Amino acid sequence: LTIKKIAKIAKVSVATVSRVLNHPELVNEETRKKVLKVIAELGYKPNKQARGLRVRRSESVGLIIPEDDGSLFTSPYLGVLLKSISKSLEREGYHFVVSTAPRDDLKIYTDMHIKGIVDGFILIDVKDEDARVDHLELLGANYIVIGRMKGKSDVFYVDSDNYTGMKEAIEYLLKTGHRDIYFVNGPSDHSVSRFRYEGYKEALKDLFDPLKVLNGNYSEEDGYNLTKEILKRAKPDAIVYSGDIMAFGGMLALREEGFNIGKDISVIGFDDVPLACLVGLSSVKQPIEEIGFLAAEMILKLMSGERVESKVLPTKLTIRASVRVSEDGF
Amino acid sequence: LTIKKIAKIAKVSVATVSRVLNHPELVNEETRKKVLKVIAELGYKPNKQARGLRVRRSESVGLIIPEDDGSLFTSPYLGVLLKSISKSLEREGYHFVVSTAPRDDLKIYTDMHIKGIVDGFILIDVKDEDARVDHLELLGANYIVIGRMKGKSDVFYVDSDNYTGMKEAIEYLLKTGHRDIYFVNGPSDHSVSRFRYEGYKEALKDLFDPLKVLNGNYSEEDGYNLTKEILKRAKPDAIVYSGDIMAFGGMLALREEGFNIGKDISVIGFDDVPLACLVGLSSVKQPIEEIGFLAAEMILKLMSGERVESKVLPTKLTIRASVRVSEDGF
DNA sequence: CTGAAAGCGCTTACAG
DNA sequence: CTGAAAGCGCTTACAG
Repeated sequence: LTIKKIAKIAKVSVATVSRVLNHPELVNEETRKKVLKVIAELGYKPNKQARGLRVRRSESVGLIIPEDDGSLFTSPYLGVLLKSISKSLEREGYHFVVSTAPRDDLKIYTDMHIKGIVDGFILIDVKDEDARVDHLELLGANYIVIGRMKGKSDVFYVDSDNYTGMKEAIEYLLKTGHRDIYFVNGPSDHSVSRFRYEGYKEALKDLFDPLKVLNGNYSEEDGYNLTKEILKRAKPDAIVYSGDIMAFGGMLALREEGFNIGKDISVIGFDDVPLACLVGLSSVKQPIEEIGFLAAEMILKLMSGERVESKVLPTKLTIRASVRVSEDGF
Repeated sequence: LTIKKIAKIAKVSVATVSRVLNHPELVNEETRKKVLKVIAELGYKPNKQARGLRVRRSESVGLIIPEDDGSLFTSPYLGVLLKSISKSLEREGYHFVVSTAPRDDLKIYTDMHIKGIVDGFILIDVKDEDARVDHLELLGANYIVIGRMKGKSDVFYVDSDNYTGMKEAIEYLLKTGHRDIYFVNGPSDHSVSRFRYEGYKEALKDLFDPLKVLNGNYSEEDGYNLTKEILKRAKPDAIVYSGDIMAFGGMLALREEGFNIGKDISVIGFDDVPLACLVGLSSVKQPIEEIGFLAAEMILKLMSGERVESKVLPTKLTIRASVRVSEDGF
C-alpha cells in the first residue's frame, strides 16, 4: 500500500497525495477531501524511511543509557524518565530510540548520527568532564543534556535544582537544632553531586567541614559502608545522603549500630523514591517526569532551529519521621 | 558522505562498495581491501533509511509501555528490562524504539507497523485477554510477549516461572509451620497474577480458601489497604504479596496494627527489589535481565524466520527476617 | 491548483 | 569479479 496506489484510486498524481499529507493548504478542498477519503478507507500511512530519506531527517531522538554500575539509574528514576520522554516525543510524531553502551563508548554516537538513525540526542548521567559532549560537538550533532556540566555554558540542559534542594535540606536540619551534619555524596565528578555538595556547603557556612563529606556511587552498599565508616570516628547529629538508595543502606548501618533513627540521629535522602514514605525517610524529590517532558521539548526545539533556553526545576523537601525535631526547634 | 563518493575515491562502482559492505565474499580481495581502506579513512557509514527503504526493513524493534498507573512497572523492573533488551538488540545491529501509550491504544501499533518504523514488537504487561495481541495478529506483525496468556498457545513468550516461584514460597511457609496464609495478588486478569495464584492454590491444597485471596494493582496503597482489610476479619499466620511494593505497603499496615513482622506474622513478597534486603523482606526474584536478553533474541529469530521456542525462566526465593521460623519447623 | 520529473542513498538482479 | 541500471516510496522544485 503505497502513495502510488492511493494516487491511482483517487485519480490524482502522487504529488497531490503527498501534498494533501504535508501541505494540505496547497490543495483544492474538493481534491483534498477525495484523497483523504481514499487514504482513510485504505488506512494508508506514508512509509517513514522513504520520507526520511527524502527530507533527510529520521524524526527520531536517541538516548544511550550509560552502562555504569551503581549509577543513579538503578532507582525507579530511569523507567519514569524514559516513559516521560517517549510520551512527549510521541506527541510530536517523533520516535525515541533507546540504546545502551559503556559510558566511554563514543562510537555509538558516531554511528547513530552518521547513519541517520536519529536527528538528535538526549544525554543522561553527565559528568563535569564528559567525553560524549565533546564528541557530539565534534560530530556537529544536536543534543541536550539532562543535568549540568561545569563551565560548559553553551550546552543546553534541563536539570533539577540540586543545589537549592540540598541547601534547603541542610537549612531545615540547622533550624531544628542539628549542628554536626555528615554528607554521603555521589561520585565527586558527577555534576549532580557537585551541585548538592555546593548546596550543603553553602547552607552550613562556618559549620562546614570537608572531612564530613564522603563519596559513594549511589548504591545501597556504599550507603551502608560509608555510614559504618562515619560511625567509627564520630557520632553525628545527622547524615544526609545524596540518594535514597544510599540512605536506605545507611539506615541499615545505623540500626545495626544501635541508633534510633529520628531520635538519636536524623537522616535525609534524595529522590523521594516511593519507598521513602514507607520507611519514614525524609527526602528531596526531583520532578523527574517534568524533566523528561522538558528534555524532549528542548531537543525538538533545538533541532527545528527555535530558540532554546536551559531550565532548572525546583525540588521538594518532604520531612518524615527520620528527622528529629528538637525541643529548641520550631 | 555517500556511497557514491566512496566509489569515486576508490575508483570502483557503487555496486562494488555496497557489496564490500553486504557481501564481502563476493568481491575480490584486493578490491575489497582498497574499498575498505577508503571507507575507514573517511569514516563512511551507510545511511540506514536508504538501506531500509531498499531492503524493506527498518532493523528495529518496538516496545510500547502501557500507561496504566500502578502497574508492575513502577518498580525498578522497567528500567532494567529496557536496558537489557536494548543491549541485546544493539549487539545484533538492531535499534530499539520505545514509546508510550494507553494500554487500549492500538493505533500506535498500526502506525509503527504500517509506516515501517519497526519490524517487530515486544509486548509487556500482558493480560489474559489482550487486545494488542489480536490486533498485531490481524496486522500480520511480528511480536513476542513477555509474560504469558491464557490459552494462546500460538503466541511466543518469555516468562519467569511465576507459578513455581509462588508455589515454593508457600511450601516454605507450610514447612515452617504456617497454616493460615493470605494472598494479596495483582489484578486477576493479569497473566502474571494468574500463575502466582495457581502456584499459591496448588501448594496449599486442602488449606486453600478463595476468601483468603485479595486483588490489588501492585501499588503500595493497595498493599496497605488490603492488609488492613485482612486484619479486620482475621489474624493470619502469614501474608504473601504478589509484589514487593505491595508487600512494603502491607508491612506498614501490619506495623500500625501492632504486629511484629517475622514474629507475630510472616510476610513474603515478589520481585526482590533492591530494598527488600534492607528491610528484611523475604521475596521471590525474577531474572529480569535474562528475560530482556531472551526477549530480544526471540523477536530477532522470529523475524528472520528461525524456529522459536517459548521459554520459562526459574525464579529464586530468598528468605529473610520477615518469615518466622517456628520451633516445629526445620 | 495540479502533474511530470528528479532525486534522496542505498541494494541487487542482470549482463558481461 | 565488476558495473550499469532499476527501483525501494517518498517529497518538492518546476512548469503550466
